[in-house]
Parts: sequence; structure tokens; C-alpha cells
Amino acid sequence: MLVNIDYQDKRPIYEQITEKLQNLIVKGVLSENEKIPSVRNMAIELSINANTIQRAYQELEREGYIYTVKGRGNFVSPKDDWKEDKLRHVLGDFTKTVTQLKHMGVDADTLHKQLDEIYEKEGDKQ
Amino acid sequence: MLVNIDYQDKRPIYEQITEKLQNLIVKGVLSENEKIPSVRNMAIELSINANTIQRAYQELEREGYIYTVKGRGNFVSPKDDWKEDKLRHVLGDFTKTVTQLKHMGVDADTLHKQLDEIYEKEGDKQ
DNA sequence: TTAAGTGTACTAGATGTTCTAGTACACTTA
DNA sequence: TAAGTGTACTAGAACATCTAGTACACTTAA
Repeated sequence: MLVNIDYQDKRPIYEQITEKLQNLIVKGVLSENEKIPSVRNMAIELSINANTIQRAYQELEREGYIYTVKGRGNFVSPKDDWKEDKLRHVLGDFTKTVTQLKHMGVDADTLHKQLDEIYEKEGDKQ
Repeated sequence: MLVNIDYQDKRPIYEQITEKLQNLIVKGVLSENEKIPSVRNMAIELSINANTIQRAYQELEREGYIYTVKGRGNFVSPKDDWKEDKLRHVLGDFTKTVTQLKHMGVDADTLHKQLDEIYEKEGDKQ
């Protein structure tokens, strides 16, 4: 099972699928030009409607994470197509979060240490 | 105007109001035990329905940011009531973001520098 | 006591989003 | 040609959001 749906999650299903596939692509679990399941197969696998899968795939294509070939299927885009955008986005999140922590009176050293702790954990790198 | 609504924003209005008031409280713009506008006044000020304001205030009370006195109004809670929860939440965001950046191959030094840059900016501290 | 201002709790309805269900068509591959 | 694929529709159910209006209990000040 490539992805799974959390029905406790209040977000729409297509959004969950989009996010989870995006993560798999960013982390390299899905390789460049690798074929992802067809809308029909994925729909059967997750026991949901094919239109919902299609919407998730449309979103992923719009964001540049996959490309579509009519009659053949959907494939993971080369990194160059999405890496820059994604990086800018996540770095924006980083700045926003750190700023908020600063406003709450958290010391810079505390965050430096926390940051190092995360990077020292080898194993889930890349 | 204490808060303003962005109709381009796809999130619900009550959620925008909740978030903006939360920020004002966390940053100390609104002091402990300070009275915030009544549901009716805020509704008139923003030209929206009073029920929508009420929902935002209910959410803020549930999260501990304000407390309600029937017949008198809504007031900002003492810091102790929400600070710990908020801190844990934002630190969780920090960890999640840094982990994602690590997965994308961003160097730890890059983030250390970025972090220092944010903290070096004096002016919007506390 | 009264009036104004306050939070709260309803009902009803409009609107938009999400999701399902079903159908149809064009394309690619074996 | 047949199977598998993406794509584009329509229709409707279910739900969340927001508005509109009403009503009631409470607090405060005149």
C-alpha cells in the first residue's frame, strides 16, 4: 500500500493523497520517471472513488511533481522540476516558525541545539 | 481595526480570526485580562455575522487564550494558561520543518546561519 | 428598577466543497 | 482488437461555512 487514508483527519482525502505522494517523491522513495499507480488501481486499492484520485494527481501535476502521458499513466517528474519550488516553500516555513519562537521568548541556543539533535540522528537521511 | 479578513484566503473566516487574535495575544499586543471586542461589536466592525465571531471566540476559549464572563465580555487569559501548550506546538512545527529540510539535503550549517539571521534582527522581539 | 450591553443557544436557509456514482471518449500498448 | 490508461462530463448526497433572525440570562450603570 503506497499511501493510506486517515479518516480521522479532517482534511479532504485528495489533499492527504497529494501530500503523502509529494513526501514520497521528495524523500526519493519514488524515483524519477517511475510510474505511479493508475487512477483506477489506486481507487480500488484505497476503496475510494477514481475521481478523487484524479483530483490528487491533477494537483501533483500542477505543482510539477508528476507528469502525465495519456494512455500510459502518471510518472514522477525529474527533481529539477520541483526541487527549487519545494525548497523555497519549506525554507519559508522554517523562517516563520523560528520567528514565532523568537517572539515567544525562546533562546537561539535552544534552537541551535534542537537543530543539531535532529541532524545527528542518522538513518532517515535522504 | 484589531483584525482584518482576507477574502482571498481559502480558510474559513472564523479560523482566520482565531489565528490572528492568537498571534496578538502571544506577541503581547493584547495584555493579560484585557477585554477584547464583544461579538456584536466585532461583527459590525468586520461586517460579518455575529455567529461567526462567536465561533472564533469559542475556539480561543477552548484553547485557553481567552476566558469568558457572561454579561461582561471576553478577556485575555494569563500567559500561564496557554504558554506551555503553544510552545510545545510550535516546537513540534520546528522539528517537523527541520526534518523535512534535512531530507531534502539542506546542510545543517545553512539552517544555523538562517536561524542566527532571524535572531540578529532586533526590533520585533517580544 | 430599568435600559443597554453582554454571552449563549437555538432554527432555517443559502452557498460552496468534497465525495460518490456512472458514463463516455481518446489514447497507448500488447 | 482488447485491455488499460487519462480525461471530461453530469447528477446527487453529505457536510462545512456563513448569514439572518430570534430569544434568554447575565452584568453594569443610569
